[in-house]
Amino acid sequence: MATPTNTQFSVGVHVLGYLAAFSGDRLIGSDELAESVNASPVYIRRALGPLREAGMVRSHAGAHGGWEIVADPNEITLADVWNVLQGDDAVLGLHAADPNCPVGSTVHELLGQVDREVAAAIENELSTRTIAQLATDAQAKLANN
Amino acid sequence: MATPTNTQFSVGVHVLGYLAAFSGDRLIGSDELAESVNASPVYIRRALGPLREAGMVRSHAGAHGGWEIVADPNEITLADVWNVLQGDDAVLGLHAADPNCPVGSTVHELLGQVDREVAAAIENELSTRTIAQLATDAQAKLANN
DNA sequence: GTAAATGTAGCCGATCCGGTTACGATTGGG
DNA sequence: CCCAATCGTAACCGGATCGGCTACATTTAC
Repeated sequence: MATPTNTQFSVGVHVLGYLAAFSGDRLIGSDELAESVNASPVYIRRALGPLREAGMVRSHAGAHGGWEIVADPNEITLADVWNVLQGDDAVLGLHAADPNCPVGSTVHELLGQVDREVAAAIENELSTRTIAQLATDAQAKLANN
Repeated sequence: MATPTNTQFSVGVHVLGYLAAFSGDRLIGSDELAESVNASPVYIRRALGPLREAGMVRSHAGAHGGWEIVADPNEITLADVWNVLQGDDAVLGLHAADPNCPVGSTVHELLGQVDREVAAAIENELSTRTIAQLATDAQAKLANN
């Protein structure tokens, strides 16, 4: 019901892992990334824009252009990606109660506080995983087949 | 972006708090609840159905019917409400990666595991608050005005 | 200069959410 | 006994969001 339908975080993690695992000083195009992610190249570029602004990746236009990862994969945690792509979002859905209802304002204060604590808990969980770990696991899985 | 737009959890907490705070052995109709919540009576009834099945509230049809809270507000935590209304939902959005991509399947395993840990953290946060606390705070706020 | 690639805007369909209407079932009061 | 009030539920609708697709401008290697 409240499951988020936005997949940018998932796609961002996927692309960063892909770049970390399979780019040996070569640039990878949106088309190749889109095929792996199973999305459109336009969506890939849209999702990667904020990661570029955050200094994690770099893009090159023109012939033989594409994407490269520039930050150290060992230094990029899932929490970093989360903060860039969804950091400002609330986790709990809130309704717009009648402002005259004391229960409504109390619920908002309460859930607002809980939401911040939950967001901190999410960031804490995500900060224990790095893109480098993901890339290593993916390479190992590829070698076992 | 990934902010849930579903407000059933928030509405459920609001209604339970309202019932706990303002029902002195009287039944409260969907219309009164809807006015406080600022939603439609039909939506209130839809959202309260699962809470009734869970044994937290009871409804009475017919003239002078309405809703009452039957569980002890001290025993109802926000985690209980969450589990009833959104317990089965994922917290992180997942994309549908190409199954042949080792990065994609690794991302899914990784994020699936993280999602379960995050869900546990949410439940842990929510389990520390009860409906009774909410009702007490709302009554205090009402008395201060 | 041409081809290949990114950057970005616009439109579209699918999906989800909650409002609204409608109708049936239940129940208390006159 | 009938009527009004109330819940239960299904159906349909409009708005919002998401991501695919098209289109076009821009950049750049050859």
